[in-house]
Amino acid sequence: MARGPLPFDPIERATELWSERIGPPETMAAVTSLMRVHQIVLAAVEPALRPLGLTFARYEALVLLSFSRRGSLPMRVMGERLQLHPTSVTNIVDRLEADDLVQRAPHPTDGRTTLVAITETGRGKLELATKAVTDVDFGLVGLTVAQQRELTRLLTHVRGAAGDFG
Amino acid sequence: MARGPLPFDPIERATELWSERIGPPETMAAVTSLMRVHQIVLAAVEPALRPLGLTFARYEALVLLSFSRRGSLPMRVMGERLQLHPTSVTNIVDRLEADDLVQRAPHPTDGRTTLVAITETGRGKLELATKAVTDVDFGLVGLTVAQQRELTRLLTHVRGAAGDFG
DNA sequence: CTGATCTCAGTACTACTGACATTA
DNA sequence: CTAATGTCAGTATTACTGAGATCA
Repeated sequence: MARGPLPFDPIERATELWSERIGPPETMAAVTSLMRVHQIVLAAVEPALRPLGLTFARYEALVLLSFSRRGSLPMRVMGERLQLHPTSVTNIVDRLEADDLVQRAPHPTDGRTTLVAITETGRGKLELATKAVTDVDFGLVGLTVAQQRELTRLLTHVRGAAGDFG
Repeated sequence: MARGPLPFDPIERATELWSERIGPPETMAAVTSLMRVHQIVLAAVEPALRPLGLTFARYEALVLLSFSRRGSLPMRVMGERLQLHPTSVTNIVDRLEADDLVQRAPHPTDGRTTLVAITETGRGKLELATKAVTDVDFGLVGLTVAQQRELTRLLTHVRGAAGDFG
């Protein structure tokens, strides 16, 4: 990544030029801001998790498993919930399993399905990781709780319109 | 990526469980929503740009150059504005130059600096690319213009607090 | 000499395609 | 036989580290 703050807001400047030369700038401004905040969040969260040997994607997988009723889910369901490509699920579970944070097991009745279960080691690591990411506020600084709720509300509109759920 | 819509909102469910077991869920909910909308935007924009041989990162670089006064910027400044690692700038400019969309030139007075200029071919490609991404609304569906502005406003708070500008 | 700019080699991570084995 | 599930090999993209060349 690159260095310190600019003396002006580059997205604001781009918004003006886009408006003059191209058209309504609102969507571009929102998307550009979104991409940048995504970078900010990752820049805070990834270093917080690195000492634990986790990436954010692997952390999300552990959270998902820990929130499941039996502590285990089929690979396919993990991909569905986390919106991951099947081969990415394989990759992420491979790495988690290599660190003994999850364990693969055959499905009791469906021989095609592989269940992934979080281990006790995994639950311990998850607790440390959750402390690490909440200690840096997930990188989402500068917002009140009410503003965080409003942000979630707006993003949920997008997810709904994009067919994420419902 | 994975398939169709879930019958419920997985982030809403995660919010409830996080609240019961871990603590205030607002930040987690906002960040998880953000990561997901980031996926949605890329899932719309990347396929729109692929026929043109562009990624979103390369598209952003072209926009930046086209908005500059002389149509050219030093590599370092590109990295600063786009928040890219120096080696990522090298990589992206390499690819754009291979397609004759930009051209490297030595800086007239500072021998360390390399200027990157958008070519006429680059401007033509950029026009097509802008039409492609705006035709799919950058993937940011389901929001009114007022909501897009509100989203930008909230994200700008985060960028400011993270030291992006100012 | 110090510091800035850029490049190169190599690694890590995730996304994706296509092919394939296994099983419902 | 058809469809679903998961894996493997290989490719693409970007982020990052460390080293090094060039120049102010």
